[in-house]
Amino acid sequence: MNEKNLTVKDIARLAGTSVATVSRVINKNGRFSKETERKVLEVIEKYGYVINQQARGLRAQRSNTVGILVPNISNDFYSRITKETQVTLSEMGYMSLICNTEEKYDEAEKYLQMFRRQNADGIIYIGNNEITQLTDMPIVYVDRDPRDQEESPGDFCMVECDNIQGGRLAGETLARAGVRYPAYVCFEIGISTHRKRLLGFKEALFSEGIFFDDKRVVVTSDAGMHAGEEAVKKILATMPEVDGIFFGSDFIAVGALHYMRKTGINVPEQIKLVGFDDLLISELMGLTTIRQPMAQMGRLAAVKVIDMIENREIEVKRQRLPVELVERDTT
Amino acid sequence: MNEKNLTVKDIARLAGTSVATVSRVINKNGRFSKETERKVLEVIEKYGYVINQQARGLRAQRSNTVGILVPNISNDFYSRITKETQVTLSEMGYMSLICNTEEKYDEAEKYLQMFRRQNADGIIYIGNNEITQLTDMPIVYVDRDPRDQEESPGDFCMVECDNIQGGRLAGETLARAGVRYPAYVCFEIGISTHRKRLLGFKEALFSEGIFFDDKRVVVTSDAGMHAGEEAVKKILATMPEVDGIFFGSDFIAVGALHYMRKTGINVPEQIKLVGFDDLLISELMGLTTIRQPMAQMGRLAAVKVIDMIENREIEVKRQRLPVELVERDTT
DNA sequence: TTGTACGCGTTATCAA
DNA sequence: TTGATAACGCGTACAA
Repeated sequence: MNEKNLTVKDIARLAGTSVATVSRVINKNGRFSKETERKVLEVIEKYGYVINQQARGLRAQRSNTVGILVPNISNDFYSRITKETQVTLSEMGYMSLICNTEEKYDEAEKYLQMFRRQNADGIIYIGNNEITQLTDMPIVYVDRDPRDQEESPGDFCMVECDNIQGGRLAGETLARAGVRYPAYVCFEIGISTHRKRLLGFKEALFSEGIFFDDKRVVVTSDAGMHAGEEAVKKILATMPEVDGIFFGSDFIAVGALHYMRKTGINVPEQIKLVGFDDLLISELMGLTTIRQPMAQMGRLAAVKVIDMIENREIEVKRQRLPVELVERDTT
Repeated sequence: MNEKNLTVKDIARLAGTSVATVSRVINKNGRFSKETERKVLEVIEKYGYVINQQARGLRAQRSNTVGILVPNISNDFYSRITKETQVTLSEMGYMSLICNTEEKYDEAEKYLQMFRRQNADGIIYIGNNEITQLTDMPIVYVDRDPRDQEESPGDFCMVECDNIQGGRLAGETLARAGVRYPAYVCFEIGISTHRKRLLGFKEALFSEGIFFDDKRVVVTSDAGMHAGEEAVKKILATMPEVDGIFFGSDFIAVGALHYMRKTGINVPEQIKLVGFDDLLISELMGLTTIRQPMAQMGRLAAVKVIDMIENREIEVKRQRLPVELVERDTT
């Protein structure tokens, strides 16, 4: 049944009517008699008609397509967000053009060009830079705030978790577990999420009467699990007093935990660990961490971008979702 | 610079020529003087022209788009394949419509409809059922063989790893490690991959002089990590003689390993474990496993589907990639 | 070498 | 209620 797709013209001919009427019936648009409707639907049913989205889109200046830019789809955190986004978009009648940027801005730019050529209706973006080359294109930022300020007043749309509160929870947890010399480890302190987590962390430590020495911020050279080992080595070598570490990401935390267990460092007796994200591996490794509601973030991003596309009022532009402490074996 | 996209007509007017010439210059198609080319490119450069893919596709009856059906993008195995597929497709000028089917065939069918409406140029499919409703659409099957036979002669295109050889490696490894009462655990024995792994497994055991009792095939009720616990419990309760387990997937294996360590069962002294896939968690948990070349599978799937789309001869229709034993702490 | 005009499939407008 | 037709943006056959 795929030889050649039928067109409205074919349907019109077979139903003994005109293309205009067929189009009206298909879109339930305008007036037509019950009788012609029946006839048209019958023909469509019988011969199998599939609408041509390219033609429809060309005509309507839209594509029912949303471009999604994500650093790496094979990363548990991003893939869980993206999966939910795709499923939600699909439920609402949109297709997803998912692209891996590898955190490279020129890759992102290349994809943005493609989105424009494809006439994408909107964009969902996880990345560091603000998208400036596509004005009046609905864009939803997820996870990271593309602006520089601690709390940007930007009029753009975004979905994030409450990073500051997450930092606070981590700080409280470590402080109450008896940590006196806390350290913070993350990949890139320039990213909004990491800045905010550190902010909340320091805030909570201060409240608990713990002094946080800024020298104990360790920035790793990459974001993978190997970075955890690197960070632990550095901490052991240069700040032997450290008895608690807050990691900006579970990948790094798990790498660290793995290394510490392997080398016989006692966790949590000697050093306590708190991560951020709550990935699959975190549960498996028994890592105490701050859970982000990834599925919900993905879903909300989809809903938001569609609201923008369909010109509905956006109630909350900056959606901040609650995080949750998950205590396991490292505190 | 986004107010309104310019069209070939605009460019033609601005360059003082016709749409035909502009089109020819853009596509380097047909003849045109150096002079007009310069003029046209200059205008395009100056005013910024982006081609409209919908119009071009409508005209050319193509879309530069490939539909990708995958059970779940937030699963390490599928996401690593899919990521590479997307990146490769993009390098070759195609966009990816990635969709999560959740292993549900009616979801897949829904997406196939969307692909058809979008006029997708080809499809990459990870799933159990053969796609029959889209004839003369380039399709590449990945990982699983959609036909029923052990070795289907199908004329369709697919990319898989050498599952039988993987099973053999697992069998040899366990046998040589001293296992006498091996068991096999997988989610769904109906899936081609699992059948083949079991086949190779039995083959190797036989060669090594070990008897494999078919009663020791355990089929779990789901594919997640919890299934591992379920399988271990069942094995301990009903076949206490078992001293080695081969798992059809690392998720299940890791779940089992986690449970065994938690409950104090000695691995590998008491029971030896071999998994399949080699995921991120496998390394972390020290699981001995059979590694699949996921990135390569993803890349080849992309290359193959494009070869089909662009009507190039397919050298190998059924591409079978080698697997590799990775020995860690569970053997 | 260049330009005109048509058609890809759809929908909206206008007239009947 | 229905139908003819124009237009969305592009590429190409054909003519010049």
